[in-house]
Amino acid sequence: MQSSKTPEEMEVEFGLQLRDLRLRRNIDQRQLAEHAGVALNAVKNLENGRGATLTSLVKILRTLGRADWLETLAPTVAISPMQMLKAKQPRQRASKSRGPSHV
Amino acid sequence: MQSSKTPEEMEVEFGLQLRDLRLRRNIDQRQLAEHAGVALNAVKNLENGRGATLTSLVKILRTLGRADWLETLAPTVAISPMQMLKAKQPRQRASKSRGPSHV
DNA sequence: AAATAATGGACTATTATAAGTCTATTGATT
DNA sequence: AATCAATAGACTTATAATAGTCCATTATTT
Repeated sequence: MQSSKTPEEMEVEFGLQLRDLRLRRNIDQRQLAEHAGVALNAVKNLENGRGATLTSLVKILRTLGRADWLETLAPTVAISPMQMLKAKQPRQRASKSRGPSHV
Repeated sequence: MQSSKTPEEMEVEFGLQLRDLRLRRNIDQRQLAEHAGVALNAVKNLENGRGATLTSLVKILRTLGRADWLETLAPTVAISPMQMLKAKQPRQRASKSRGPSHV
């Protein structure tokens, strides 16, 4: 059973959350865009759920001081993210008859 | 003081978290892409931090059962998200000399 | 109430990502 | 060790988002 919200709805709600964050800091879209290094339109689109790139989102989150949120997606990480970047782990892949696979 | 990670680094780390989620469920990129309704390339790009759209990310998160994560960005919301969608609030904006604005 | 400023939305051109296909690696299976 | 399957990466074309500008609307300020 997955959420009944459509991706479109979810983007709209997400945009509203982003707007909320911005308004709490009381900065306007133009300031946010400038500090983040994106176009004003990118902020508008994002807040109104009209599409965005992950790059724009990341830049904006940084500016809003919520970059940490991005690290909360996958609860427990085996090795530290810093190491993941450097250590060049052996490639991992999905395996056949092991663990959950009820897609 | 903001994170010293570049947006590029952050996207790479984020991609690794997504991969981790997928591998925990033990599904491969192709299955994930099909169920999410995106191209295999979209999954590859996302996991490798090579760019993505918010739409692709949302679809993939839904499939991975982590759509709820998207709702955790802005901790306390004044009114319920469902209402935010329907109720058509009066437009809010940043104001001049009120609240934090230390951009 | 009038002036000001923030936001929404449309438009165009440019750039980035999606989608589809192919090949080379490399991890997993037997 | 050999086979099989998942992933990385390159390439091409289609589609979507960005950037820049303009104007209408609506909240805020004075």
